[in-house]
Amino acid sequence: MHDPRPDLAPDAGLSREEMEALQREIATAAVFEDDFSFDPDVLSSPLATTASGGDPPTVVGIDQSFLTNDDGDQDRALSAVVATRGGEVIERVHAVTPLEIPYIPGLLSFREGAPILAALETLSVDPDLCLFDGSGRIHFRQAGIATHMGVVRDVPSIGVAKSLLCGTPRADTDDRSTGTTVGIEANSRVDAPDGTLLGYAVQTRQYDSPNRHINPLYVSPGHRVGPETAADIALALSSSYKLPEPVRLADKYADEAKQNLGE
DNA sequence: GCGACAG
DNA sequence: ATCTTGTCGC
Repeated sequence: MHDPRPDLAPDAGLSREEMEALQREIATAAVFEDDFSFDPDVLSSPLATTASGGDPPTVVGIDQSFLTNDDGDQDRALSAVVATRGGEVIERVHAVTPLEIPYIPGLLSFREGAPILAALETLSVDPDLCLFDGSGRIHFRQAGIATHMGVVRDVPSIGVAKSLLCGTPRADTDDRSTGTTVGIEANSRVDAPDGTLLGYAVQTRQYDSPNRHINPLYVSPGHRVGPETAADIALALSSSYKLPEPVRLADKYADEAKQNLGE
C-alpha cells in the first residue's frame, strides 16, 4: 500500500497542457485493481458482516452543486459528503469553495476538486471507499475525477457517471435488465491500447414493461478497485433507485445544503 | 474542417 | 450542473 499524493492535487491555475500532463501522472500512480481491506460481499449481504466480525466498511458518497451570485453567475461549488456504514448515515459534511474555471470535458476535477478535498478534510470518519459522481478510468487520460481524488487521498474510489464520456460499449446497452453489465473499452480517443477494459455500463435498475426505459450507469475504477468489483459494488449499493445509495444521498444533501445558503 | 464532450 | 409544470405510464 502506498501513500496519499497531495502533490498531485488539482490546481485550477495550471494551463490546459499542464492539467493534462498532471492527469497522465495520476493515471500512472493509479491502481486499477482491487487493493482494499474489506470484503465487498458485506455490502450486499448483512449476514457476511456478522460472519466477518467487525464493523461494516465506511462507504462515502460525494456530489456537487453550484451557487450563484447576485449577478446570476455560478461562482462557488459546494461538495456534499455523506458517510454510511451498514446502510446507515453516520456523518455528513460539506464545503464551499470559489469556482475558478468553467466546465471542460476531461478536466472536471480541476473545477470540482477543491471543495471535495476541503470537505473530506473535515470528515471525522476514515473512508474505506469513496463513490464519486463522474468518471474514473473511463476518461481520455484514464484520470477522471474519481481517480484524481482517489490517488490524492490514497483511498479506494469508484466513478459513477450518468453518461459516457469516452470509450466504446462492447455490446448494445439499450434496454437491458437489472443487474446486467456491458464492458466499456478504450477507443482511439483514450490514452490506452484499443480494447483496454475501462469500466462497465451497469444496469442498476430497469422498468418491467417495454415502453419506458432507464439508462445504465457508467461505472469505472477510480483507484485501488478493479472494473468488475467496481460494477459489483455499484449494483450492491443500488436498491430502490438508479444511483448507489451513498451517491444518491450526497446528491440530495448537496441540494439541501445549497438551499440553506440562499438561492 | 468536423465531430465528441463526466458535471 | 442549472432553469422548471405538466404529463406519460404503471
